[in-house]
Amino acid sequence: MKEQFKLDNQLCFRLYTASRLLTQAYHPLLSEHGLTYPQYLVLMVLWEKDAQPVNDIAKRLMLETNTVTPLLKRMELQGILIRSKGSADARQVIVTLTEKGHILQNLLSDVPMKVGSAVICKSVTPDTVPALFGMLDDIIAKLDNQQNQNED
Amino acid sequence: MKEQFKLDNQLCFRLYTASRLLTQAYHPLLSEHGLTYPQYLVLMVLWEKDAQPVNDIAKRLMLETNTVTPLLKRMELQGILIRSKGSADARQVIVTLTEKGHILQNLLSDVPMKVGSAVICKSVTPDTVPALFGMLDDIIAKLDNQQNQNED
DNA sequence: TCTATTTATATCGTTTGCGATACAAAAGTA
DNA sequence: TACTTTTGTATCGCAAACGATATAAATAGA
Repeated sequence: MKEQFKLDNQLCFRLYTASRLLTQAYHPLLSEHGLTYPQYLVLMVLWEKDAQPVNDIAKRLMLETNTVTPLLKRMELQGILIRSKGSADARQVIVTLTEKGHILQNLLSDVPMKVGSAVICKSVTPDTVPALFGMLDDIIAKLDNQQNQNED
Repeated sequence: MKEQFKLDNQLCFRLYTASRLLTQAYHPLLSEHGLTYPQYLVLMVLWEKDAQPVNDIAKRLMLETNTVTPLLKRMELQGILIRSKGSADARQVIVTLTEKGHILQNLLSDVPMKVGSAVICKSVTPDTVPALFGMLDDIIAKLDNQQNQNED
């Protein structure tokens, strides 16, 4: 059996598993406030800059609008944000945080620390994290470029 | 705004994005044969060792049986594998590859190389991949341990 | 100006992923 | 043996993801 075919040699399986398990680590901290991890990502984007069109949020998260639109609708139902027609461009839908959406930033202030401490281990420390971030960023940039090229 | 809250400082978002984009890189190669990435993972498990109970496949992929069961049913419908009652333990369902499932190993033999070459970049090379694997494996092991402890 | 194309969102259908729960077979216990 | 607990799978419901497609508004071109 070819070595390349072994699960243990697959980068994608590691990323897939690490991503799932780390997302699960967020779950108890977020579900306490009725949130999912992708919803938490949307909140982080809007905390950085409020009142963004759907497209900007999708681009920031590198997701498609057909993923983000239903997600935003669910968050609107929860009263976390408001979706309103853009005034300059009537096609756009501008997403704005409500009071509840802003308050969540305080309620969730300990989440990054708690999850961060859960992943610290022998080979992943404040010293090595920058190298890990660099590799993941490079992978993401490479794959993103290739996708954009295929679209032309 | 707290630095910890910035999307750019989040490990989980990087893993989540890298995992999604890399899975998308598999898509054209797999859909050609009617497969999805999780189905490809199941195949890799069964190519390593055929005729395994559902539980062993789920454990190997670190997924729950309620995820794996429907996945296996779809693959059975496609004629890739067979689910049969275990003889020793009647609760078990043993999953066995069909001829088609074995043939797929040859049809997909160039997938690892193609996807592998798609992620090679400045900071991710044959020299640095072992370090990356080590860090991801440590993160996975740490999170897996914490989950198992919470269950007791 | 009128039409063609692009852009911003949304809808639809399918597959995952997972928490909660159900259920039957096996194992343990009194 | 009768009863309890554990184990292996499965069902259900919901929230992502995403390919394919639709729709209206804006833009470009003739």
